[in-house]
Amino acid sequence: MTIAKVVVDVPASQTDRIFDYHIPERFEAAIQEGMRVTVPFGPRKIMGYVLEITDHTELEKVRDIENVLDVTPVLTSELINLGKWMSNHTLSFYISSFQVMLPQVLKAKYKKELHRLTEEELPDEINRLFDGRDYIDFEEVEKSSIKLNRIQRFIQEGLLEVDYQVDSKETKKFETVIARKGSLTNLEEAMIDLPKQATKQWEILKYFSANEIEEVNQKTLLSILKTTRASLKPLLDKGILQEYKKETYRNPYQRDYPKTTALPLTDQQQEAKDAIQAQLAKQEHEVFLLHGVTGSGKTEVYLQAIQEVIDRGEEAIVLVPEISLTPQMVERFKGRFGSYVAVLHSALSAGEKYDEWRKIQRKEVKVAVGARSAIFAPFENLGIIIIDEEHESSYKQDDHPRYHARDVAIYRAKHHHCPVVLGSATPTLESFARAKKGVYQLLSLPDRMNKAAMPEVQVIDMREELHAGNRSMFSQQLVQAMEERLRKKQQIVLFLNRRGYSTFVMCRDCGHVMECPHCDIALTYHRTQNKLKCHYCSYEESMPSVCPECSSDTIRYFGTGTQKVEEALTKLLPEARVIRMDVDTTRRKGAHEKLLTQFGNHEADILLGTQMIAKGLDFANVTLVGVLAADTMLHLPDFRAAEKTFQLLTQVSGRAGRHSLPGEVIVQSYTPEHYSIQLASTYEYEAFFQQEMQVRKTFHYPPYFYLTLITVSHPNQIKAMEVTKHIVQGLSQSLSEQSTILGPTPSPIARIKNRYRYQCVIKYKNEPKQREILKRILHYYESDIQKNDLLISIDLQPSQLM
DNA sequence: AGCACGCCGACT
DNA sequence: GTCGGCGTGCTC
Repeated sequence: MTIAKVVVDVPASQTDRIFDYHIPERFEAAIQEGMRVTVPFGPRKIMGYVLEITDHTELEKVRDIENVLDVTPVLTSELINLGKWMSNHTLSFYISSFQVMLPQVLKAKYKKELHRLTEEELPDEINRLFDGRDYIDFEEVEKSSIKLNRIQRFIQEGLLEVDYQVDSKETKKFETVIARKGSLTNLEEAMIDLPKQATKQWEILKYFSANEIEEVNQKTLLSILKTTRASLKPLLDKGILQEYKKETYRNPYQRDYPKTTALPLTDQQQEAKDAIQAQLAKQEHEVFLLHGVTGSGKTEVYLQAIQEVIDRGEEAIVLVPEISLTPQMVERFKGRFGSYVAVLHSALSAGEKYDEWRKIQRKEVKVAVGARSAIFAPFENLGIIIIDEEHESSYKQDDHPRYHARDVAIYRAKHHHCPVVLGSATPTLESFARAKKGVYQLLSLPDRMNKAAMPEVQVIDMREELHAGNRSMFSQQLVQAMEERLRKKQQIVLFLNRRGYSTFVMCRDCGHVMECPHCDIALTYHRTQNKLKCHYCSYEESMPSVCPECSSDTIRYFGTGTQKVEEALTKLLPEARVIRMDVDTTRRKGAHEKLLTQFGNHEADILLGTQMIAKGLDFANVTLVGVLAADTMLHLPDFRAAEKTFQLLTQVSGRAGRHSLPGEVIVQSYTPEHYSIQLASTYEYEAFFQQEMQVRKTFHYPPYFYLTLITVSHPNQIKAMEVTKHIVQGLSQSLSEQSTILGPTPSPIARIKNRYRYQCVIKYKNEPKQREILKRILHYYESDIQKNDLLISIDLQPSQLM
């Protein structure tokens, strides 16, 4: 008896375990661990993953596997173990962990159908519903006026039948390929035999013989020879050529990338590379923290380390933050490694992502470059994992499973006995502290590659500007500097940090702020549609002309959006050509790339944008970077606020003066004395690290303490608070003395989608039993969660407390 | 999660 | 009587 241990596609606590199924004889040869199957589950039919194949089961009777969906396993045994570990680690369901590792198209789609087994004995009413078809979608039945229990009776009588369909959305793309049938000599003989007037046929065959090729894409062939299928048809009929469908990949990066070769390294780069190389030779796991200032050439170190890995016949994963997966970045990898690279990026269509993933699965590539989820690339012979911009918060997934790509990277690297390289100009305090302790090996690149100085940073006190009567969003210094650049035909990057600061609408008369009726948050004004939208739920309403509270017509929008800055900029510097980059102007596919190319070609003088222009951009002609409001996120209720501010300012400053022209940075702030702004302006990472560590130590934050964030939400405010209070009580009894529990407190956003939110935070140094305790709490509230609309979310090591 | 089963009040 | 509401428990 062969048995498959299956995790089923039902994300619920009661089904979060392994189910045993019998493998029918017809699947015995084909089925393997890590494949997707369909199984009967109660009255339904659903998808599941085979984790293990054994020959025994504890159960009296098990049901049969219904079908096997894959020819090759989609999960390697390493990924199966990783999935189990991740579920334990993040307190998520097994199924969620496996789903997150695979491309979206492999997720099952379910359809419930009603089949008609006879026509005669059914009433007209039901036959009308079928309208001549053998089966219909069950949704049609539900929408119709026919009562469900009436249908039920016919099912019991055997006249109707419910059928559950499991579909995988995967689609493979095919191309038509024309191939020659015989040898080249045969082909040349055939050419002689052609009638004189068949010139196009002759050209086609000539194409094959002259280029000595086996096969060619039909479309390519026809377009090169400027002909149609009409002249191809006779050759196929005569059996000289043949055609077939060949599976192809959608190629999102279809163009030629200029080949690049290894660049000479600076001494510092060489040292870093040597250290990594030594580790590669030893085949041992180690984590490197590559701390290099912006423009110090971290990427070249990555590229050469990867080359080494490829030469050894192994594979590499490179993680980059979503936002910096720019064409420039892709170009560097494709330029060096050509078709050995798969790129996994959220801007790709589902089909394109699937194709890139399959290149990895089929061992057609050696390098995977991508955002967070690329860490699950199904390589089996990993030689190195690189995480660029290690400090980026996008490496932490903010819904289930709440994994951190860095943790997954280290888990995988241990399995493969290979190094992990964490690269950043501004490492997280956690990583830098570990490097100082010797847990990670620290590699430093303190100088820029061309020995260029870091651009001079000027911090402008906007309070003084205000006192001097300047009420605009641009300081005198910034305006002067911009005018100077325009005269010199140099370019400017203006950065607007919108985090925690959006365009809200307020009445100037009574101070009433327009808020979402379902969430405790101000509505955001969207100019293009003249609408107010909630960023947390889908609520929207049109912009009122008078205040709903006091009927005054002085209702206005406040806050600074990129649109508003753009307007002010055109008024101030009418001759300047401005490119605005934000979610609105980059929504369309390829828009991002197009705008950057335009700016690169100097079709604009000023690039104005949000977060997305802070990273990776490298334009020789940019000599001025302006930060309009440096402190907008300094005041967010988050323990990482200072760290984030420091990181962002350093990152943005790095955009200026990367080449021969010297750069200048102007930072506008209302709290210029804050250490994160001061130390960022002088590029003193170490000093910032020391100072911020003091703060973290005093307030018991990471890296001195670990955090766990528990958020409870419920439509009833009292209930949400009571439960949180009860959890806090339970925790304080079971956790050790050294740990502290904050709360219960209302969440920073106290209500979302009409659900009240309360939270508590555990600060701990060592709680080996914590996960067990948390599981017990979840178990205790299971019935409340199931039937009383209670939600408890647990985030171990949250990236922010919001 | 979905689905069946079963218990209970409301109505032809 | 029986229709339809929802609470309960199970899925290899």
